[in-house]
Amino acid sequence: MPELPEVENVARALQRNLAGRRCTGLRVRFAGVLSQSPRATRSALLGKRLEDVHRHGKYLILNFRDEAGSPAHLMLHLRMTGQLINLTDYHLDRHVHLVFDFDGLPVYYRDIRKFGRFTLVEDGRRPAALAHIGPDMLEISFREWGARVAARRAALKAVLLDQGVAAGLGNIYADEALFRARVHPEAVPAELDRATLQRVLRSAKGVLRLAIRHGGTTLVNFTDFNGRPGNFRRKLRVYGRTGEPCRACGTPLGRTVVGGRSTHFCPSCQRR
DNA sequence: AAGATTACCTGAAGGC
DNA sequence: TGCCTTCAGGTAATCT
Repeated sequence: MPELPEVENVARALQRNLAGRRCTGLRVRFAGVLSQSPRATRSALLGKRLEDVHRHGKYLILNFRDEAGSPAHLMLHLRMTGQLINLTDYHLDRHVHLVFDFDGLPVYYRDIRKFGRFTLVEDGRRPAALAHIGPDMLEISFREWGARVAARRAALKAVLLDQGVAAGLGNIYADEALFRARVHPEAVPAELDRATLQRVLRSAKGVLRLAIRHGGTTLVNFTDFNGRPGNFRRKLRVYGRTGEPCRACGTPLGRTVVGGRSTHFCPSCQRR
């Protein structure tokens, strides 16, 4: 599932492979992934050059500009199963909803569950549509994060997943961050001391940076012609390892539900 | 007002 | 084999 590290890798691949190219075509096979009409989306993008790609949390914003200096900003969220694919010999299947053309280079949007969304916005950095989203998890300072979290009484994991507090952490990396910080997912932020909260934020940033370096956990790859998946899966210490021994202490890992999400943890390393 | 629940979708996996 | 249920999880909308 695309979380911050996967989205960051998509952003870098888009930047590397498409920046400087003009959007010269957009075929819409399923209009449900567009917030605006296909006609409006095409008219905003066609003929404009991709200048840069900005990421905020799990959102991407593609910034375009035409020769006359007129801009366009396309925001997208891959949600659960969205993929951007940049293979020249790609074989279309029924899950490919958009086909962009960048000066002859095809870019496919594939999304099995159709949760992803492309939205034209009016600003390339902080559009109004993201006003309720907090600072990016990799950029937020402890001063700010700590202040936002200090009074919360919901389970810590639920607060980590709350994109209004800080944006980018999803279910997989929330579990990994809590394990690395040795804090129980149901701990109450308001009851934790400063050092523990600092450890949680540091662990969250650490696991995100590590996953970015390993290409993420999803299979989105722009440069690679065989669509090689990210290889962070091997590095996961708790997610999806229920019943298997903790890599730190050997205790069988537990699974519970926090904030409606499946939650993996070590009952011995992560005490309440 | 924060916290909890549901809707949105499809495919995989498990039970019978 | 095939039908049915459950689960997966990001976000917005809707409830309490």
